[in-house]
Amino acid sequence: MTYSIGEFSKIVGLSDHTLRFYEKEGLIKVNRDDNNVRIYSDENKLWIESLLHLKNTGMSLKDMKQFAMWGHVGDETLEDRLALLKNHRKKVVEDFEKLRQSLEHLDNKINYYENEIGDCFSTN
Amino acid sequence: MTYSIGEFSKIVGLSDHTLRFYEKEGLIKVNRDDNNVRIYSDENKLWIESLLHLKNTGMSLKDMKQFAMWGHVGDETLEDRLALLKNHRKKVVEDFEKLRQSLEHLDNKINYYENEIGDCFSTN
DNA sequence: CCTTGACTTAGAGTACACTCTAAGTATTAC
DNA sequence: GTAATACTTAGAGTGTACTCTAAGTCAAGG
Repeated sequence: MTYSIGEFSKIVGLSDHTLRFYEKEGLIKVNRDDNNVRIYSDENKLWIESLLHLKNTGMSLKDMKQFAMWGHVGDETLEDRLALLKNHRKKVVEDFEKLRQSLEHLDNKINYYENEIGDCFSTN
Repeated sequence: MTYSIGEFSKIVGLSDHTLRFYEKEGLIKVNRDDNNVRIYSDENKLWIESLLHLKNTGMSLKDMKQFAMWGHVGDETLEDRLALLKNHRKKVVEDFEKLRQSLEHLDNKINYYENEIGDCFSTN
């Protein structure tokens, strides 16, 4: 399957502005037809989804750009890419644990508030 | 225990600029001594830590401000505060699950790369 | 007495990641 | 033949959350 930028933007949930912006930044390579119109492929879809996972884990555009650049070069950058991913993973695992703790704190807070309000009503 | 802004900034890991900024924004209330110098208490410490948990879970300054404002008002805002927290919790749980999935994706990617590189060496 | 650390207002600057506009051209679908 | 959708460059604007500077004052400790 192939998609126009309009279709593709709906599928991946990024605006056409953002898709062009990402392309300009070197995050995606997109084919064109005879009229210079972008043709997005399923491969592009997988790649964008991958990028969005990296973005979701807090990777900066700068690092995603580096990763994409290396990807475009070829196999001699495999180790660089792996190093980047492993390094990134460390941070993500830390962030994940921090988020887990903060969620726990939030739950405790909610519990506390529910008791407060319960008490408040019981004293009426 | 009480702390000067210099001591406190080291303890909570926020710059004095940021502490004054948060105060100006209404996120913290801080006592002053006779010379108008800020005196941070352990209560302030607990409050800041609480705020940082909210921040950590992606709450905006705007919402933290609202929460703090309600906190300063008194018991009649308990339900508003609880509603805000519960509403926020929903988002956090979603974010947490998304992060978990993205971390899983990252792990798969790393595995893939490690196999690629393994293959690459084994063909030498 | 002078360094250190605190205080004030008000506003400027930074970084990130978009997000949009202008102003023009080109192609396809009804 | 016109509406919709696409294309270009180049730059301006937005929102968030800081982060810092200027320019001055003030008080305590060695």
